[in-house]
Amino acid sequence: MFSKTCEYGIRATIFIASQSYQDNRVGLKDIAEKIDSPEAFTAKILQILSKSNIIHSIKGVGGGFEIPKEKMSQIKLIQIVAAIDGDRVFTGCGLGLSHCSETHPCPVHDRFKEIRNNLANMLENTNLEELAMGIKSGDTFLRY
Amino acid sequence: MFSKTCEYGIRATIFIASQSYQDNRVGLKDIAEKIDSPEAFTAKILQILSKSNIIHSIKGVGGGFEIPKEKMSQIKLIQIVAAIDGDRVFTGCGLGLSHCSETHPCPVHDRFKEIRNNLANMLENTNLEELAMGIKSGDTFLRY
DNA sequence: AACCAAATATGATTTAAATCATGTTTTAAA
DNA sequence: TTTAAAACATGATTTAAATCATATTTGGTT
Ligand code: FES
Ligand code: FES
Repeated sequence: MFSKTCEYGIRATIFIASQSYQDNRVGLKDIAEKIDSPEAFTAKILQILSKSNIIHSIKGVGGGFEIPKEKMSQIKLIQIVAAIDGDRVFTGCGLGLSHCSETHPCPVHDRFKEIRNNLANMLENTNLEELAMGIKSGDTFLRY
Repeated sequence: MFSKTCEYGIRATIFIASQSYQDNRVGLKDIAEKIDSPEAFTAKILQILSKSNIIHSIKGVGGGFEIPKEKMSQIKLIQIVAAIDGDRVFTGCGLGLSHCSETHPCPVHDRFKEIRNNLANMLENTNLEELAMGIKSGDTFLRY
């Protein structure tokens, strides 16, 4: 469904949010451990997220990553996915035709479009704040 | 969403079905051309489908691949996907946790499960015959 | 100013998926 | 019974994603 890069990216972002919620800035090492991801790889992903203005990074001693509390409810999952995997998930053909089209549809186009739209809607309507809450309350998990 | 192997596999199966519908047995070369896939790669995929009893193969001169007309409406998309990609699409965690679970859910579990179930239902309820019809009538396409 | 802890940048390596190549077996027809 | 056209089997190569490694920049602290 999503690339591993994207999966890690989402998990990292949720973790940062859950910590920022209680004004806790977090560093790479901590993030990688808490979401069970390879550290160096995670570093790259965090940079993408940072450039996409999804997370905020602070360099130097005492630096780390954070997300302003006010922004959390505005950041939707779809932004993370789009920043990392692009829009192929929402616009790509289910059977791999070079582009999905109404006028030149593949055999599963109509059926697949629905699923794809459901997914897009879900990602558009899910914000970071709700997801971070689940972590904070211990109802949901970011590793294993 | 699906692997390329699986995409080609579905396209190949639909093409074979559309031809078998008019009692036309088809060979590898023809299949690869009509679905715009690499020939040698397609050969491997056809063997998987053959061993999975999704398509029937006939060796030797005049041989090729076919699907008995009576079986077409019984073959569901999900069988093809399961044979090639396994069940990861239906059972895997959306955020890449090693296994999806109700008791140890990731933050998007509930939301993602719905999408995944929709997809599974679609694949379970779509049979080869309907898909082959679209090709025959020229309403849908298997390449470009 | 010197130092250190952090993010950032860039490139190398590994791994898995996709693709290619070649030889073997089967079977109808000549 | 030879031949040729087909599927079948297996291994090699290529490509892209994932992972690792290393050097650089930034910014607070001493
Ligand atoms: S053309 Fe295949 S999903 Fe639209
Ligand atoms: S645990 Fe992630 S989707 Fe179920």
